[in-house]
Amino acid sequence: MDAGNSSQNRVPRKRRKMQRVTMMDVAKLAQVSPSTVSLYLRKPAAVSPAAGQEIARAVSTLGYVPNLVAGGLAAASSKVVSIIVPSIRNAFFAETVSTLQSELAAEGLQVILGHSEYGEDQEEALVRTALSWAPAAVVLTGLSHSAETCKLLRASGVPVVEMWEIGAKPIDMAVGFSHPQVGASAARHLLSKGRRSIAFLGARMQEDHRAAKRASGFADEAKHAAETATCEVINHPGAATVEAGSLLLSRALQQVPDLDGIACSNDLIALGALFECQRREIAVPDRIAVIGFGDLDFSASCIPSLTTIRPSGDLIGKEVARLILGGIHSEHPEGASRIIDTGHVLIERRST
Amino acid sequence: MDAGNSSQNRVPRKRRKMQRVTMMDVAKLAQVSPSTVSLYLRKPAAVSPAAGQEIARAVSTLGYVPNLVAGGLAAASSKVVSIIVPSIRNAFFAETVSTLQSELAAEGLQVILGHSEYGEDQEEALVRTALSWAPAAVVLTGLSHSAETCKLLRASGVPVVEMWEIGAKPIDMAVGFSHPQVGASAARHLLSKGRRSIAFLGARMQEDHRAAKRASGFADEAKHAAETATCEVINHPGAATVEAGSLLLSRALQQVPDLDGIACSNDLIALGALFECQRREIAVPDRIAVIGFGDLDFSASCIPSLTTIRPSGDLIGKEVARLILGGIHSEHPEGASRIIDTGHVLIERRST
DNA sequence: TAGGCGCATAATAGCGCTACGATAAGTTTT
DNA sequence: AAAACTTATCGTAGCGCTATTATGCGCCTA
Repeated sequence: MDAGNSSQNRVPRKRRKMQRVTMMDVAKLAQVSPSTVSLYLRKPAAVSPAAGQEIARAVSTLGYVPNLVAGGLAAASSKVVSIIVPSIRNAFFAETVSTLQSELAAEGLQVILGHSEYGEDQEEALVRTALSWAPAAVVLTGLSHSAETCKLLRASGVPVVEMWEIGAKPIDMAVGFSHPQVGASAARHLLSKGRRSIAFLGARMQEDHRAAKRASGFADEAKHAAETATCEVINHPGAATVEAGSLLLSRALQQVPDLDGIACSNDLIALGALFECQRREIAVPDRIAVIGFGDLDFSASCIPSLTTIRPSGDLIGKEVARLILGGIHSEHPEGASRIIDTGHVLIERRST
Repeated sequence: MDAGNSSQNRVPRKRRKMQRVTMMDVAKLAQVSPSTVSLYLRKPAAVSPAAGQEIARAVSTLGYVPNLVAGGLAAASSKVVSIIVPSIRNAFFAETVSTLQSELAAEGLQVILGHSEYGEDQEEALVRTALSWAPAAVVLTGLSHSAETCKLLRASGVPVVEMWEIGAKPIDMAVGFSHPQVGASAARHLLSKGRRSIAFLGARMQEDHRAAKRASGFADEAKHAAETATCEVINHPGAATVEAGSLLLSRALQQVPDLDGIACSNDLIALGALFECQRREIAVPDRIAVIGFGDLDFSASCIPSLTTIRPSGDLIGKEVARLILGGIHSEHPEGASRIIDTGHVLIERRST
């Protein structure tokens, strides 16, 4: 029946209709072509004021929201920056991510977040999905990654920033500071206060390479600077918490008989140690001096106020943003340095 | 010259060539059509084992990374969940975001993060860009949003979850607890300890509506439960920090002569108050009882250990994830409740 | 007044993938 | 054995936008 129809006259495919307002709708209402709308949205100065006004009106009348997914596909690079940190619960990274997010949002970039939980395999999986978004940049924490992760990133051609650590060769760019130097600063400070039986209290150092580097910098400096000094490094396998700090102090008192100074890999640990000293009625700093790392919220207000090393998480965030935005705006950021040392600052308070 | 050529023989457009491996490359190598590859990647069971194996081999040989941007465009919904919190520096939200991110990542969803800094206009801007990604869901904090924000979200048809608060009508779904009830619990607890001159110490309550609700719940309960009690609410305009806690306690001591109990809108404030008491040699809980909110890292270990109300940030994260995933997997989640009360738990420790 | 140059705007071809229908086999029913 | 199903695979039209080239128009120069 009705031969010649079945093959010629195919039903036009029906596709799930997005009810969304598209750029075409805006163009129609503003009486211009879609290209002009697109151009206006990206570079308003390039279209005539009259047309621009018309388009702006249409956009607001229709409540047009541009589809960044389509834009990203067409432009072959999406306005997304993927950030991978070990844990967002960690105040250090929360600070950096917060700053970075604000800086990038101001330039119209979105932040996609992932946590590796200090696992290289998890990080690799995150990098893989991150690259699926054709991101404008990828931000990683630290310089230690699986070989595959490095290969993937290099092959992708996407700008990569490694943050919170410098010292080894980065994949592409790096912003941070030297962790061994932080450890060394802490050791020097304790030694300068006349302490000779010192210990480094760290948590999760089997996975947290940066904390481990602070510990070894501390131990090396103690060994070299003062031959008479004894130095122990004590690790808590769990997360860096206040409770871990209390536990670690107890362990340190057992292991180091005349303990008179401790450096902690994190201010939370230092706070725990401070509490434990209070419980045991050990005078700080008279009998034991305590130095932390992080300069967290409570560090200036606790009793005694905590001497600590501030790593400037927000400065790191700002510099990472600058590097990313610089790389996007100009094609040749070769002139600028691609490794930025944000340094560290020792803040002396009452606990030493 | 050479008429008929200039118009006919146009040079084919050259487009910035993505060097990336595409699905087509995989299909070619595996000797199947792109559709089959796509099908295999989404539902491996729907493809014959033989073809599947061939495709898997091709994927790994070529190091194929699927382009989620293209996928999102074609499928009209991207595998992205947009989360908007007031601040990721806040440990409460960090906890929720962390849990949520893990749960969603397990289902192949990415998290896009934004912070509103407690500003409704900023939140609106974030929602607008969030919707540009055609996200699988949008997660907001609290129930207070600008009218435009609600309109945008309703119009978009995207599932919306509001978290960390219930009590009013949500846009779509909500997971959280009642803040006035938290305040009331705190008041009841202090009253049960025989305290009659009590105060609520909060920070940034002009913007943080949830903290303000805890305060008013506290004041209402105090008024109703004990006529003899006096109750003050004291606000610090800045952020909720340990230092603010010390300041607030000082103010409370001035304003309330016989102060014998305080509730704090945040454990950081409570810790600051505890430190201030220690500095002034005020016995806690003997002279002043202290109850906090949040059950943060240090709350169990500080001196005295802090009585507090735990809001279960990770439970909220889990439930939000469940709601989102449920909504994606089944079309009709009508049966299930769309408002989940995660409740709160009062943890009594030494400070009361 | 013809030729050339700029500028604003338009037309068009994909970006890489998914969804939809079509098709080609193989299997059961009548 | 033909019809009616299954099941696995394929072909292709977009998804909404951007990049690139093409076009039209006004203006200056000679």
